[in-house]
Amino acid sequence: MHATNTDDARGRGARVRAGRRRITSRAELEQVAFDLFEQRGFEQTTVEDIASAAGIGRRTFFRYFASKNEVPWGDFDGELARMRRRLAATPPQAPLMEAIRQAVVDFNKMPAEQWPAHRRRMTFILGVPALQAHSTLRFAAWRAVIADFAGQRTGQRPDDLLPSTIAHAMLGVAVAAYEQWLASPDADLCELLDAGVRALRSAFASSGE
Amino acid sequence: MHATNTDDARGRGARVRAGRRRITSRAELEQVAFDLFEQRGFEQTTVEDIASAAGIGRRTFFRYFASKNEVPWGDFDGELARMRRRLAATPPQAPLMEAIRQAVVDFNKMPAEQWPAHRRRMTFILGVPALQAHSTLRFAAWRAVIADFAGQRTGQRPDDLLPSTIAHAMLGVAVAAYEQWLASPDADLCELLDAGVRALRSAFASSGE
DNA sequence: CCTGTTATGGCACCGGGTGCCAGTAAGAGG
DNA sequence: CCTCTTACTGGCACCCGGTGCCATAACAGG
Repeated sequence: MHATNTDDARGRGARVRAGRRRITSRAELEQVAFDLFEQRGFEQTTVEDIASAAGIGRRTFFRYFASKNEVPWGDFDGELARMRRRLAATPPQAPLMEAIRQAVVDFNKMPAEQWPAHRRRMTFILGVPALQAHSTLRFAAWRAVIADFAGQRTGQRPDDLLPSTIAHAMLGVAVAAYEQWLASPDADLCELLDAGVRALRSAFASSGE
Repeated sequence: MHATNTDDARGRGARVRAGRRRITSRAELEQVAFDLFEQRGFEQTTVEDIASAAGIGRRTFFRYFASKNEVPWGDFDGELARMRRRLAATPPQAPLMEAIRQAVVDFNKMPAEQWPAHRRRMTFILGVPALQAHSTLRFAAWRAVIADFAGQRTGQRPDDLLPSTIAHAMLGVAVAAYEQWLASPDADLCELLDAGVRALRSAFASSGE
């Protein structure tokens, strides 16, 4: 199971460059790490454990992941780029919060065979304290995507009160829906996301203008 | 500047107990630490630096704070208890989101002379990446206070979708308001909190339904 | 002064993370 | 085929946060 010079382990569609090939890949290390995390728990698994289980040196692990906390995040940046494109493609006449709701729900749609893997990933991210803490740093980029969109729509800067508040609040709604999803084995993620947004909206609606 | 056996450094109104007196206090260590954080930055300040600046051993530092990340949190648990009481005292006829908004705004009211200290504290918590990450773990308790209240009001369990979503979203709104406050030297925190909630409500209101 | 109690802080140790650097596996070009 | 360049590997030493252990110091009460 080695990465070759032609696949994306060498960089996005880049030409075959000179130099030694990478000995493994993020995906492969993720698999090894996840297995160990499930057996012994995240805290009980050392980077040394992961490295030697993957047949690499501890030092090399840190060339694939900036930290142990980064392991479960896959290609999150790529996903965010996808969400950004999805938002950019919304019809301009749609109300702001409607547009965001649909984009967030849409963004979390995926083929059914990916559900278990995604569930495992998110169980770690939202369940393990250290990872939960770290997620805040990653989610800042998620919020930035929403805030940028809300800023454009309202003609404000992304870090103004309204865009920033919408972004923070929507992240909260999304995380709440995810927690609900992880807690119930056969729930539908997208329905929960949708229900969450609608629930919050109606909670506000019945709070007297 | 020694704690005596009679003040709360020995425990909440407990009798004067036997045993050696504590050599310092959380508040005192916080001051020392804050000064160093501001001079060199949080990451550049080691626990050893704080300890020796305070004239105690490194080991002793960890008897006052479970971790370096805990330093800026003061008596957060006590504050949460206050917020819980504040919520419990809300008239039952007030709409749910209204009650929460008022409680959150109210909860953040404080005498003007405390503003600079509070600002400094929050600048660390929301500005330093490591502390920002750690805050998620602390804020879980904040969310629990809101979720418990929302659960009681709606007759649901606190970890059901609606209460949990409201709690997550309100935390988001509060953090956004805090960030705004920290960014502008002479803004009013409570007004920003209030404005944030109202902004989100009207964003939802103009999204059809 | 003795006893039980509580706080201190040194020591050794663990684990995440980093700078450094010598080695090693590749492609490119003579 | 040999060499040059490129880039990945991984060992080593080190830093720092955090913990278990334990001897010792300071206190209250008898």
